[in-house]
Amino acid sequence: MPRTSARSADIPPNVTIRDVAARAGVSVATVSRVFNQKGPIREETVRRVMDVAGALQYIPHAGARSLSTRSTRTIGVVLPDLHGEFFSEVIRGIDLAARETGYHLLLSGSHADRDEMRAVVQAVRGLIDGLVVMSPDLDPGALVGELPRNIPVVLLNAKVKGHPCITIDNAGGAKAMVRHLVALGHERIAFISGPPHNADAEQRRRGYRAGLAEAGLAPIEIEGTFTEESGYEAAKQFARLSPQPTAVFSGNDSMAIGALAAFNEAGLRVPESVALVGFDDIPIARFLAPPLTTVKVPIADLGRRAFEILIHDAKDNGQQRNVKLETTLVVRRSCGARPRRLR
Amino acid sequence: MPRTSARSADIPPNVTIRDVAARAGVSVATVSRVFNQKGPIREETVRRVMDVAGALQYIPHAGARSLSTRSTRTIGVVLPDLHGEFFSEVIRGIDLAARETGYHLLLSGSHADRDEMRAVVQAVRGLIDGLVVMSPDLDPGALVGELPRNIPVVLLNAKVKGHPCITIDNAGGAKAMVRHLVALGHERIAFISGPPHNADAEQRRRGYRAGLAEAGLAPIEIEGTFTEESGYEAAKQFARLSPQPTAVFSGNDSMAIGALAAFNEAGLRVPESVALVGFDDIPIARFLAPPLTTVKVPIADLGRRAFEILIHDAKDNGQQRNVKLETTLVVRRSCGARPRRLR
DNA sequence: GCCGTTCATGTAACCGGTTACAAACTTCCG
DNA sequence: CGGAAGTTTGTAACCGGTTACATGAACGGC
Repeated sequence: MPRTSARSADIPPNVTIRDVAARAGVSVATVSRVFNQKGPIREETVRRVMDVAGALQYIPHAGARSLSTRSTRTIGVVLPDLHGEFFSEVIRGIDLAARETGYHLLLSGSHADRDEMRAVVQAVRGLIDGLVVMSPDLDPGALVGELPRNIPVVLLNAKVKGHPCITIDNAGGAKAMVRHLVALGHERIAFISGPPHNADAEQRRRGYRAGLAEAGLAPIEIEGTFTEESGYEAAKQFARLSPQPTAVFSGNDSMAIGALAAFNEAGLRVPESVALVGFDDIPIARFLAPPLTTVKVPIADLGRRAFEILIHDAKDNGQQRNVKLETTLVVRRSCGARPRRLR
Repeated sequence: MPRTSARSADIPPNVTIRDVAARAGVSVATVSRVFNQKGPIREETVRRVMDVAGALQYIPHAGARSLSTRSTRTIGVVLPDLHGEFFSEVIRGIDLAARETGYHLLLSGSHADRDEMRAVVQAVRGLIDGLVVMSPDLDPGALVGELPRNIPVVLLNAKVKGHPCITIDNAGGAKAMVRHLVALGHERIAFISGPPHNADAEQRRRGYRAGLAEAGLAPIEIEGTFTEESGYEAAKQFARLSPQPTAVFSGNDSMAIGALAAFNEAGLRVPESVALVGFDDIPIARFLAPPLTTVKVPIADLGRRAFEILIHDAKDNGQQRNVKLETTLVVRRSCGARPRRLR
């Protein structure tokens, strides 16, 4: 007979703090103190309580605890869509930071419209101590009304006054990339933009245009949706253009992947026939063939910083600070700059 | 003066069910019934309560509710690591299914060892009604002791008796892929396996060997870790072999991506010089250059099914059922079978 | 021997919901 | 008109923790 299952049989279905107290011969207050390491307790008492708790497999009821402490040690994360490597990296960043501090993550993705968004935000209130919201497609002004006012909220990639926001230097990064392409001698630089009402997409496009203007070049743009699919379609169109662009700047890496597939199919070699660059530096970017030149966004940091500000904000409530994360140019082979070893 | 903030100012910090009851001139029981749509209530009473609740911006306290109902409508998801497209697809599958049923997701990733795993599982008890665990690297036998016994648990890609499990037909899929390569005339088919104690990796390798044995061929194996990086390294080694393998079967798509990068760097063209195939069919597989022939795993379904079984199991507790998901061969260009348009 | 401290622990109120049971009010029927 | 049956609502106990306050013991100084 396996020991564990035999033992589990005579444990009452729900072990409460009172069971532990009774069996250890102490009061519930003492057990609570032991578990929260509060107040002075005799060493021997601690040991006795812990022993009993272990034997009974006592686990404090999180709901009861949050009822009296008004804290759940859980933060909510609301993302637009869980597709792809970008979001999984953001989540990873938050998760890592949360775990270090003993927080949990309540995740919800795929919120197309405002109603859905509101429903989710409503539903998770009471379950969480704070909220990280990423909703680049929604108008920030409209967004603010939906957000809970009694818990701290941090926004990713959207600026709303009254809330701390974390943004990326999209325009700066895009401009730097254009400069790089110009320096390489390109004069027909095309751009695959992101979806129209997406804040990141808009800023990147602005940076692209600013960079071109600086060099006295004319923009060539096609609108995408940040998906591989849309990058594929856009590249097909560029391939048909005459004169063809000599360089294509994709608004994000996912679309660059799609574009790469399209160019290969069309018999255009990257970077010999056409240079291709992206934005984000998602993990696989360096493993593409050829490795993708792109603008590096500290994606995981984005999540980590969001979490940290949330926790900090919860403590000394008041000062809301906005953070703008810098981007860096990562030159690999897809822009034709100079052949180098992988990475 | 903005209306909302003006109004929110005179709302007490925490609106409870008693506040609503008092203001609506009913008892707390009635308010509770209205919110849970239980028992018969007069139409007019419902309206009055809802009006007051709306005006007060009342949100039920989730902790208090879970204290008396013993249910949180939240399920926990414990994954080995949040890296990459595979896991983000799994999460997406669970999230979608959960949202449809009004459940929430408590997510935790990156659990290297058993201690960490136990800590997390302990911490989330009381917060969740059920648990989805994916831990292919841990020995299933050792795992079972750590799992909570008072809530339903569903395992992904690991078989532990006493728990419902969802597995993939890894061996069958791998064997089918080998047969396909054999049919194309390949005789030196190499394999990049996954990490040694990973259940999926083992089964895929078994399928690979079985397929080779069937054709009377000898295995050529290098061990990887399911990362792009390790696929890259493995492919470098294969490229140095003489005679070179004519086909490389990667234990997952991520490693195939790495391998593709390595082959390109080594001047080996895929599929002309060497065929390359993967396993999983992650979303970007079809956008690689060349598009990757792979074994399709219904990844999002994996998550969805896990959730469904969890909920079902919670209801009519008792019959535990195991599900094995079928895989399908997806032939694209990387195996050299027949050129076709993208997708 | 008395008192002020400090340390360790116990008692009981409270957090905000749910729900069994009771109660009040209708309606209907003989 | 009395009472059975049905409908709607209220009262209060309970879920399982935390913690303010009270208590009691031990100790040191006078």
